[in-house]
Amino acid sequence: MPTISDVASLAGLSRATVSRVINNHPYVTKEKKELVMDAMKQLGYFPNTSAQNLRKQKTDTIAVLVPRLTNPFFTHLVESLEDRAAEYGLQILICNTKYDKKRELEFLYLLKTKQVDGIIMTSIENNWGQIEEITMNGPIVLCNEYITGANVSSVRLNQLEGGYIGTHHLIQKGHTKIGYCWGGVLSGLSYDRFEGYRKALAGQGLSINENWLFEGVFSIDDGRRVLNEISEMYDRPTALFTGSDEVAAGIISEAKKKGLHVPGDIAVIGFDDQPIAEVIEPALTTIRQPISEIGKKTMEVMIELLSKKNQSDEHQIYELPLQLIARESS
Amino acid sequence: MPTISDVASLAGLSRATVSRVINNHPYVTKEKKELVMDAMKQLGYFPNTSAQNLRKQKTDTIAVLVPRLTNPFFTHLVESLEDRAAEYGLQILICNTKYDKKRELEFLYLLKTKQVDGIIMTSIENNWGQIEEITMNGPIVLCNEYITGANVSSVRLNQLEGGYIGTHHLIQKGHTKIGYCWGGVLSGLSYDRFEGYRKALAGQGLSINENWLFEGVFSIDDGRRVLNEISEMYDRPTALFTGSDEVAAGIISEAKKKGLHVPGDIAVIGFDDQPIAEVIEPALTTIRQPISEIGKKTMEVMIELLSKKNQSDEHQIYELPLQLIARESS
DNA sequence: GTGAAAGCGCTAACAT
DNA sequence: ATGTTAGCGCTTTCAC
Repeated sequence: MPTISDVASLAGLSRATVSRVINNHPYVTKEKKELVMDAMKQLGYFPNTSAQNLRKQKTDTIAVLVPRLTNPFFTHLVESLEDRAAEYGLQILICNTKYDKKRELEFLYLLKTKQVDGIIMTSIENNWGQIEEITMNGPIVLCNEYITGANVSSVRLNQLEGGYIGTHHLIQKGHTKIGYCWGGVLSGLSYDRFEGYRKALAGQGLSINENWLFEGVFSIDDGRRVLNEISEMYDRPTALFTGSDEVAAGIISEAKKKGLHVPGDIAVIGFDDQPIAEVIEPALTTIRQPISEIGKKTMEVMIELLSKKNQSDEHQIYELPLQLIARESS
Repeated sequence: MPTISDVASLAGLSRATVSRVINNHPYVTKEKKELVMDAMKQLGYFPNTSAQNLRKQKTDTIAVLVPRLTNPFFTHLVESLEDRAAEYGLQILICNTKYDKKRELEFLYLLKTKQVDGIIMTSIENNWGQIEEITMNGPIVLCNEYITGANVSSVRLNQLEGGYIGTHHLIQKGHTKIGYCWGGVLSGLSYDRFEGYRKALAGQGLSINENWLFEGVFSIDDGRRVLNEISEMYDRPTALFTGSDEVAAGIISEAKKKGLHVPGDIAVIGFDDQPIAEVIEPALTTIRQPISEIGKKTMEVMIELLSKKNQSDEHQIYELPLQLIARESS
């Protein structure tokens, strides 16, 4: 592989001049520039990125942590982040944490090993205490997920409102026995969404039945599991608020398999408004998250942070709107 | 940020010794090793990856090119590749080409700029002529997708058989008017699968109706589009072979919307056996691809290639089995 | 406008 | 078993 020196000698110029051409610096005459370009083409030269990164002390790469790559919500979010990053000449490194504390921590260390200039977290597994120390090494921005005590900027949705409008919708449909499913730990996003659920119930003088609370529910299969648990209950909920469209789809599919009618026997409400929501039957009532906008805003916040040298402690919270999409499952 | 020199002076040793500890080299006494470890911990030291990569002339990173990250087939494949890579201490760089020639080429250049040690392609947009030159810079392995003329190893499925068994199944169900949908260009994978379709038809003395061939069909929405086109035809197919479960799901969903019965009015067969196949109603007849195995095998081939210094020209083709999963949509 | 020279942080001969 | 030294490929002062 040719190096910058090879290009320099073929062009009859110094390495400095070649470097100026590579980086589009001014003050290089047209003739020399062409000389360099010709030499580069002739040799099939490409600059060594590791050398550039080492010298420049930056990589123009942002790590994006996602909890589960097979969840379409996150791949759509990643695509949005990626589009925006490309506009600013940044690369994205997709990091699949699999909801694992240790994997997350290892990815966060990418900032310490200088493999990335910043990190966007769309999920949080560790306590903020663990993570905070890493903010010394570069900007971290929270995207969608958040956590109490985090002293970094975040772009998020009003999850309390999301939990509220979903639950309130079910109540308006006449339900009083409403179950609730969520994924990981009840903190940040999940906590607020649950608070919205609780608030909506309380507003109508309803209280929470602990038997109808299901945690660790992430996937289609988890949804099936939940429905099976319910169908064995003596006192069953008549409606379910779920944390994702996939879970809702699993519940609906299993309900039909068992001969239950949706929404007659059990109403279901999803979250995200993924493509699957319109394909399943009955079509899914769900809460639409503005994925594209949240990705775009997050990357803009990151760019802004990258541009200022002094890592000031001030951080902002940007909140985007949610929307209930009423279909047939409720 | 502390460097290796800082660690060395704090430990009262040379940089070389610190480096030996970092890389788990033998011939370092326990006492010195502990001295170094303590110093590293005390300083919060992490080695600079760019410097290591530059010096070692490798990155222990493999680029994985996928055409569409939002297609669950590819995220599942990526997860499988990732699992295997982790076992060998390799990182994965996920590259979303979006079916774009230029983006693909830019990702292939990662090999020239030394950002990755090898590339796994799960889709191919450019002609092999464009790509071949890049194989000089490191190993390229084809995964699932393939293309005629490629002189690199590949792990794939017998797509001709896939096309054949799917079509034959429809014929056995009594269909003679069978349409066909596919995504990108008809080369490699798509070509063979189409050949299987053609062969199955020919075996029964049936010929292809050009009006029932749909190209550029990738997503749920594309599937809806296909069904709408069909419903306006005078002479309609009674069955459709599709290139993915998503497309099939779109067709089924739209058919039901239009009051058509599946499989009565139109039978549909998918490809992949994604989770959506069991959630949609009627459940989807589809061709299961052994995603996990194909990912695993591909990474093993890559590891093997990475370990041998001389890039020999010999290349192998590994073929894995496909399986028809008959459900209710056919 | 261009070149000389220093150095980013690390590893691997080689020497001891 | 440890240290010295050279250099991976590049960018950026500082000269001129």
